Amino acid sequence: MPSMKDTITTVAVDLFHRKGYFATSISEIARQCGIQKASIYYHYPSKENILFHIQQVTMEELTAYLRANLDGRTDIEECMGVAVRSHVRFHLDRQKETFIANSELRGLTPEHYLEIVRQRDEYEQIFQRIIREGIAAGVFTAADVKILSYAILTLCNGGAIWFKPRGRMPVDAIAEIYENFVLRGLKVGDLAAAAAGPDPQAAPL
Amino acid sequence: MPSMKDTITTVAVDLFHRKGYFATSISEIARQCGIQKASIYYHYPSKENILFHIQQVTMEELTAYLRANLDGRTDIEECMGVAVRSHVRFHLDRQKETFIANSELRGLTPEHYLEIVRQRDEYEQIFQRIIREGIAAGVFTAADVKILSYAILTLCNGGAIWFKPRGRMPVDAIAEIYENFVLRGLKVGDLAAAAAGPDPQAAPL
DNA sequence: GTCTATATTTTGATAGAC
DNA sequence: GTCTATCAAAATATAGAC
Repeated sequence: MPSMKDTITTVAVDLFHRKGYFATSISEIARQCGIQKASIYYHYPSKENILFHIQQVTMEELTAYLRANLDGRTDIEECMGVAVRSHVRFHLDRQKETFIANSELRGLTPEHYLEIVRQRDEYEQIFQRIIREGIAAGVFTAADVKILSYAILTLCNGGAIWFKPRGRMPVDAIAEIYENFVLRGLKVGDLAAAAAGPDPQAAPL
Repeated sequence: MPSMKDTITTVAVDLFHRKGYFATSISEIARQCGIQKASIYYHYPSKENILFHIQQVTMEELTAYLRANLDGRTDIEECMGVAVRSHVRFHLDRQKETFIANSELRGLTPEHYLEIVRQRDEYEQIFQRIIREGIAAGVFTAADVKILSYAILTLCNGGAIWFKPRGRMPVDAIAEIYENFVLRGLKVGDLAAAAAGPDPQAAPL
C-alpha cells in the first residue's frame, strides 16, 4: 500500500507529463490525491521540490540500470548494443518520468538544475567512453564523440515520445530497431559498396 | 522596420523558447516590447493565439523549404540526403521556433492542436514516402516505415537542442554528420562484414 | 494603436486548529 | 497528517479614454 507521499509523486508524474510542470497546479495534484492542497506541503516543501525529486530519482535509476547492464562486458560493439537497449527499455518502461527529466529542466531552481545536469553528464559520459574506445579500436568510424553521443541519445529518447504501451510493438522489438540503426550508423564500413544495389543477404533492419 | 506585431512575435519566440509557454506571461512580453500588456490584445486576441501563430508559420515554412529542396530530384538516396540536410539546416537556422513547435503543443486549444498535428503529419509523410520507395527499390533495408521516420526526425531534431550558433561547428558540417548517420542506418549492407576489423578505406563519418 | 484602470480567477504557500 | 481559512502576488483579459 503506497504512502501518501508516493501517491502525490505518482499523481505529479502523471500531470507533469500530460500537462507540463507549469500548467499543473498544486490544487490539481491535491484534488487527484483526494486531499486538500495545504496537505501537500506536509510531504513536500514546494512544488519545485516535487519536480526535483522526480528528476533526481529518475536519473539515478537510469544510470544504475545502465551500469548494471554493462557490468562485466568488454566487447565494444556489444557494450554499445547493450547500452542502447538499456536506454531504450528504460525510456519505454518509464515513459512519463523520462519525458519529464528531458523536458522540464526549466522548472528547477538554479541549484537543482546544476545537480540534474551533473547527473546527466555522468550518464552521457558512459556512452562517450564506449564511442571513444570503439573509434580507437577501429570498430567505429571517427567523428565528433560528443555529437555522436547526443545523436544516439536523442534518437533513442524519441521512442518515449510516440510509444504506446498498448500498441502493436513490444518494447524489445523497438529496442532492437534502435540498436541496429545505431550500430549501422556507427560502424566502419564502405558506404559506396551498399549503393551498388540490393543485397540478397541483407539482414532486416 | 518591423511592425509592432512582428516585434511581439519575435519577443514571444524568444521567451517561449527560453522559459516555456506557460512560464511566460503577457506582461513580460509587453515589457520587452516596450508597451503595456493591454496593447498586446490589439495585435493578438489571446496568448494562445501568439503560440498558435508561431507554430503554424514555422510548420508552413519548414514544409515549403523541404519541398523546394526536393523539387526535381528522383534518386531515392539523394532525396533522403537532401531531406535530412533540409531538415537539419532549418532546425539549426530556426532553433527557437522549431523548439517551440516541437515542445509546446500542450499550450494549444484542441482545435489548433489538431491543425498543427495535421501539418506535422503532412511533413512526416514526405519522409515516409522516400523511405517506402527506398525499401521497395531495395536501397534501404526493410523495417517499419513510421518508426524509421520518427527515428530520423527525432534524431535530427536533436541538433536544435544543443547547437550553439557561435560554436565550433558550422551548420553544414553538422548536417553532413546527420546525413551520413541516417544513410548508414538506412542502407542495405552486411553488418557482420564490417565487424571483421577496421576498414582502411573508411570514409569519415 | 497605445494608454490607465480594473475585473475576475487562480496561483503557491502559510498559520493554526484538530 | 489532514483540515479550514487566508494571504499576497500574479495571471489573462476587458473597458473605455485619448
